[in-house]
Amino acid sequence: MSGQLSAKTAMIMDNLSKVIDKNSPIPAYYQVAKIFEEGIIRGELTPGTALPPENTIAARYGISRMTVRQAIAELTAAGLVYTRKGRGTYVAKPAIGDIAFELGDFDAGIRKRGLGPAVRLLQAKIVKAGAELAAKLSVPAGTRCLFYRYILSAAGEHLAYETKYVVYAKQKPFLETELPDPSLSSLVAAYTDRMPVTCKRVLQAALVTEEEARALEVPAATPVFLVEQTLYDRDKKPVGWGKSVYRGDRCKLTDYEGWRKEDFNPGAVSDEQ
Amino acid sequence: MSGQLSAKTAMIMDNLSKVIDKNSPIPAYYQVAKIFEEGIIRGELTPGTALPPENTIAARYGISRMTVRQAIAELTAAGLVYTRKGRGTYVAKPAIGDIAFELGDFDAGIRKRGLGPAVRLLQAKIVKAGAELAAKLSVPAGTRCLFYRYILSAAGEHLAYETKYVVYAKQKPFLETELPDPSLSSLVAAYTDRMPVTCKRVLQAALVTEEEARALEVPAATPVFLVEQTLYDRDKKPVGWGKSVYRGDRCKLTDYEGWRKEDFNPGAVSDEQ
DNA sequence: TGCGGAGAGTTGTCCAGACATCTGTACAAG
DNA sequence: CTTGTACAGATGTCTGGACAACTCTCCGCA
Repeated sequence: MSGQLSAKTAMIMDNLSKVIDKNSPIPAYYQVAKIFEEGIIRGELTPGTALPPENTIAARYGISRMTVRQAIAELTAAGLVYTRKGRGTYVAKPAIGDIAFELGDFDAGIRKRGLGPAVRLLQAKIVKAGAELAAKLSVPAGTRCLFYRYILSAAGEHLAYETKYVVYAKQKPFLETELPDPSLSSLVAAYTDRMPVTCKRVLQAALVTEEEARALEVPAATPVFLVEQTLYDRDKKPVGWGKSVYRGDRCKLTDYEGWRKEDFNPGAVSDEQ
Repeated sequence: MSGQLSAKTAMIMDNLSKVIDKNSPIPAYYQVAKIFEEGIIRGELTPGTALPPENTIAARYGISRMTVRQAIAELTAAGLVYTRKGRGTYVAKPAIGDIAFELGDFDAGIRKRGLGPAVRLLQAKIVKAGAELAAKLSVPAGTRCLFYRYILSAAGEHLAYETKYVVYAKQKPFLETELPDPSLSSLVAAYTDRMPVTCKRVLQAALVTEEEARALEVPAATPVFLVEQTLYDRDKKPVGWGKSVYRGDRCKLTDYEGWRKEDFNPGAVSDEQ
């Protein structure tokens, strides 16, 4: 794997066979960043995959290496890739997930007992956005959206009750029976052509309502988190919205402000593939 | 203010009269970034102040403009400065504050009624760090730390009960009677020589304990946020730690993950001074 | 008085290299 | 088998320019 490009790298460069419009008002580094961003969104560049070396990219698009580096810096700042000195640039794991999967204590405790979190789907259908939802997602009212509602549980206890909406952009069939990863980030990636990179959450501490108490099978006075979550793409357009209720006596939320993603989610330290 | 440097700018350049060691293994751009970072921490560069133009900085330290731009990019990523095309680079407002000051609904409602938040100091003293606190702050046990405990209230209601620790580095007198801004970020800036840029928070939803219920004067079954907050400087060293209790029926927490600070805190759009 | 253009100042983008530093492999020496 | 050296390949740092785009002020002209 030295003198010549590997078959895989060649394929990547082939799939990304686009050209940079040097007369465009859009900067070259931004065009390059967009090309790789789309490759990541499409799934052609999976987490852990190595990008071509900077010199190769520069030669491929007919731009200087410094410009390529600026593009990579953009992607790094967005958390889409990370670089390793002397080794290369790699696609990062998506870091924005669901709060449910950041529950430190709970998660560790569950995994020790070998009990993965279980998902029970209550509803999944396509709905037309009402005024409120349309406003939250910045789309016209009536836009078709995916609607999910389910319960997360582990170790025999119900832990969370979640409702989620995603603009239904892709013509991708969805099966009600399977729900491998219900995180909002995954749903967005699966059903739209956008990649969420930022996230806004509004939290409240409250007591369960009667309906929630029945669904979660907890006493009436249980404290819970109410979490409203909106995901945005790199251009700050909303791409998904969800509202969740988490048991306060079983869940902790950890919030890292201003941290680079690789600092607490060292995505793919392993080799490429 | 055209042909010659203003008196203020000249003073700034004078105060920052350091040299770049080109033989040091520390990169030049990092040295420059540190110089301005320290200027900001010391308060010589206050929010809204314009940095010297890139060409001026480059000439001052004998490095190329691109290297200066890399230093500014570092400071921008850390949220310490922001740039305006065609105008200049400006010192940003510190964005990491206390959760208490991000309580959207509450804050807006209070201000409408013209009632600013009130702070009642319960305790303020210097303590020697025990094993637990020393571990949280990554300092040897016995290190002298500032200890604060107070209650935040507004509109006649007690809203939060906060406890904070800061490593006592500066030889700065502290007055028990005055507590203008009790945010952890401000305390760190006032009593240490470090600038917090990242923050980790662990949240829980719970019911008030008896002690907290008495302090906040709320019923026994009130839901509350338990928030543990650790502030770190740019090198990921902890510089402050605090634990807070917020009334869940009066507070909302908003969390912006992956957003640049200027996106939701447009620091000082006004002119320099 | 009001408007528009010129121009200076500043940041944004881009180039074509140069050398430093780090990683992993291959191979020889012990 | 272990250690050290050499080397290729990759990212990190840095230079010294060039031109573009944007902001603001000032001045002349209607």
